[in-house]
Amino acid sequence: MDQSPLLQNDKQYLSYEKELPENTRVMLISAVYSGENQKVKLKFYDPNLHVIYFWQDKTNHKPYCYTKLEYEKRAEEIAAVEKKFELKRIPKIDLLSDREIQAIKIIAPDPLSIGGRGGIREKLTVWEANIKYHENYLYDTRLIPGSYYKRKGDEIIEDPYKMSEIVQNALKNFLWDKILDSKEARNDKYREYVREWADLLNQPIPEIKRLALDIEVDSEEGRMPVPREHDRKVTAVGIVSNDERKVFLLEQDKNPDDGTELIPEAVMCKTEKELLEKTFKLISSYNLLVTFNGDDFDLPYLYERSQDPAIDPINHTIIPKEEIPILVKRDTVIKKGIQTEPVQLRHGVHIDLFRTFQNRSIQIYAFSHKYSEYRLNAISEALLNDSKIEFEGNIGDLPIQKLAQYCLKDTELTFRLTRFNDNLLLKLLFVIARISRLSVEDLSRVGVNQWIRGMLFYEHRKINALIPRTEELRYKGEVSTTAIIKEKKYRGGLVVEPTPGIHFNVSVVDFASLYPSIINVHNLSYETVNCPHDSCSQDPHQKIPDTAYWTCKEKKGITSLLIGSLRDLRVNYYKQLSKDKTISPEERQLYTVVSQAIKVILNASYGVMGAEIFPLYCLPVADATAAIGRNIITKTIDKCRESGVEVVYGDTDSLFLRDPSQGKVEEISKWAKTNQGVDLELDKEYRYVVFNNLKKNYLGVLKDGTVDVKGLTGKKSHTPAFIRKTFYSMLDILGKVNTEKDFDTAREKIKNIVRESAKKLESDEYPMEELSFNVMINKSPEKYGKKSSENKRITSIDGHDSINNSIKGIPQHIKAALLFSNGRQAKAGDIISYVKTKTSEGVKPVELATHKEIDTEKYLEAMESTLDQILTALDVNFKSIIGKPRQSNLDELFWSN
DNA sequence: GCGGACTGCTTACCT
DNA sequence: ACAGGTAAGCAGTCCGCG
Repeated sequence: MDQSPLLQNDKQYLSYEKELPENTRVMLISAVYSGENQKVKLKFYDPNLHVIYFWQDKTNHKPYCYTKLEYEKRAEEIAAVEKKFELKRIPKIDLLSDREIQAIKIIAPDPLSIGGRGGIREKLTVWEANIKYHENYLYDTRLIPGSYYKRKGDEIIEDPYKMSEIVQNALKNFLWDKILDSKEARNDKYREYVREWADLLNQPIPEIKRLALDIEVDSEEGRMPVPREHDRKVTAVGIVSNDERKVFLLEQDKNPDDGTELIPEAVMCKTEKELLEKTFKLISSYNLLVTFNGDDFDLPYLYERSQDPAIDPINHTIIPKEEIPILVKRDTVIKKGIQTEPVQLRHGVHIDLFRTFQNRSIQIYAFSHKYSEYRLNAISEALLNDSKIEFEGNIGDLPIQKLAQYCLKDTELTFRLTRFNDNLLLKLLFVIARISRLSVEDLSRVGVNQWIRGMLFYEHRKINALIPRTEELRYKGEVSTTAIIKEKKYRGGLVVEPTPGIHFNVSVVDFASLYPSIINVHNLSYETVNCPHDSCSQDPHQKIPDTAYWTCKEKKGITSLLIGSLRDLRVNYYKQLSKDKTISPEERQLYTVVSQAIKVILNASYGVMGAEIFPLYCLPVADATAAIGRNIITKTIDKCRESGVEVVYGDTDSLFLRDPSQGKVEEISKWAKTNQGVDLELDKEYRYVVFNNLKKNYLGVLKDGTVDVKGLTGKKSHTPAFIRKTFYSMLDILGKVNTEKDFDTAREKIKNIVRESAKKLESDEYPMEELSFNVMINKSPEKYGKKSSENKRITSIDGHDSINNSIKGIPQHIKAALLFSNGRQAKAGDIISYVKTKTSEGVKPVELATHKEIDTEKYLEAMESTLDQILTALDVNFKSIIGKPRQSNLDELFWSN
């Protein structure tokens, strides 16, 4: 067979890959499938020498999937024609029926024979055919990304660091305590799982040297350069790493190398080819590359451009593929209508921060929602308190000094984002890799459902269980509850009606990771809810309250075991270790990160069960979890009442107790543990809490004077800054209130603040920006103004089906966005800043409006509704404070007549 | 033909 | 593309009314 030039080039490049030496401790960082050799290639990182080693699979592992006996005949027919398939009967555990079955393993020479076009997946009902081959390989070989290994001959064997004695003892103690107080822990399996997690998660995380990269491309007004077209010059490449800072600049006629003062980091390149070659060389010398949107722009652009003879104006040569550290995978994907080539680094790992920061779990749990937009500038401002360099006009028209500074700044911001909070992001990613069994490369690009998928799929393989097909999980039963919100599938958490008023000495108690605890204690898993055993379905003790479900008592479910062991480890082990002063600060920090990573996984573990995209989606599990949660909180409220403790509020897993007398919290907590099997902890103590009649809306002052606000409009990000600031100065006053009496002086101070603010508004003293409402648009602007269920068939009263596509109203922030001038287009994810005006649209983008146009009346209304949420608690209201009664239009009419 | 009650849509928040 | 529950503001429709 002829070898294509590409193949030869690739082989040639292979010789630059360093092969994994024997007996060296290395961390597995990723696995990729190499189509040329039809083998998996593993990448390992040497934490001492900071190099990446390669290892190509030497076992005889092959792609495969399964089918069941009922389809055996058909499978044999196919195999008779397509000789590449090999069939084998293999015993497998079928968790849904709790039986051992004979499965037929269909072995193929390459992954495409399974899942490609015309593959077996299209011809037969098969199991486990939607798993990427490199994932399959890792599951079967038990190799876990983020773990340490060494090579012995052709074998890769585990090579973990030894746990310190303190940490080991802490684990023993934890297990011992567990055995004393819970029956699960007496189970050998549970102890085995806890130990395995700890062995895995206590491994140190090396700091990997990394390089951030950002490129600038000459571009015209209003047209973004596209990698596929690669028709514009690469004019600058910024490089920032642990020990380098550079910006490669293209010398052009408009900016000749005439000795102009440039920043010291600048390196001039005569041609684009030279610029690209220098860039590629640097990329190759690092193991971890970080970009912002490099997946869809920087890397494919660099690659495409390197293959364009225009980069060498004299000889018209391109850069040979083997000198390029970027690998373009053959299959192109269509994303948002744009065709992009998926790119991969040949030898190292590439993290695209744009994608990683978009992950909701990362945004919320790793960065506590500090950023809300996914642009480099927005994230940098939120996390680093630094921003991009601003400029006017076209990037192509920037003088070279400015271009250099701009490009370097972007690169530096990208780099610094990975350093934020002591390299939190990277550390977290490596811990999540261990839990999810996914490489950092993979997991930084996918949602949390895939993380949990990885963890559970691995587990199935480990216990030789067949992974069910999604349809099989639908037969687990109908949902048992009705949601409060229509369009939702089942009922969720319970919210207790707040008792309006000001309550002093309120203790807040909450259940420590309630849903994971429920999954653990009540043995919830897709195979244990409505399990096949009569002994369970007939046992009233196994019935889940307020539902038609029962749960299994014969066997512990896999989700329950995994989530349960992780939860207990976090609550009873890692949280303690992270505070243990007898261990080193570095180690403590690792445990803090581990605890955070587990939290992310736990928080999502319940949600994914009710999410269609999750491959093990099982509504009864999610439904049952929430139902038990409501039952537990309701019973606990009853217990509080019996003990004479007043519950003034509660939401899902928390209760607000009004001035509980000595020992009551302990009493209730103990009751919850014995009767419900869950940990009820004292979360915080408020000096006082203010409730109106609204749920998820309150204000509390902690014993130390810290003010906690939840849900109030003044806190919301869309509220104009001047109102928000006024709101927060009112809170400052309230933070200083200690007793009932203090409210009198506080009230007067607050009235002054409000009066002052209203006066400033009416005399146009607030700058325009402070008046803007800031609202995010969540879909592309064209999609507004239509019924969401456009063209959905609606059966009208007379029984006729009609097509309903009537135009609906356009929201204010979209109206404002449509008024943008000079071709500025709003897109999904942008925050629109607009002010309310007296113009016909009623709104205007803030930068286009003047004070004259401001609709002050509307702003007074906004102030009123926002501030009254606090004022009413003080027995005052906005209208009375600003003196003159606000006149309605009718009043005005009346008076003028 | 007008105004209040109501519904639906959208966003931001809470657990 | 993890879940459901709650609030607020706006846009549009329904419905009653000599």
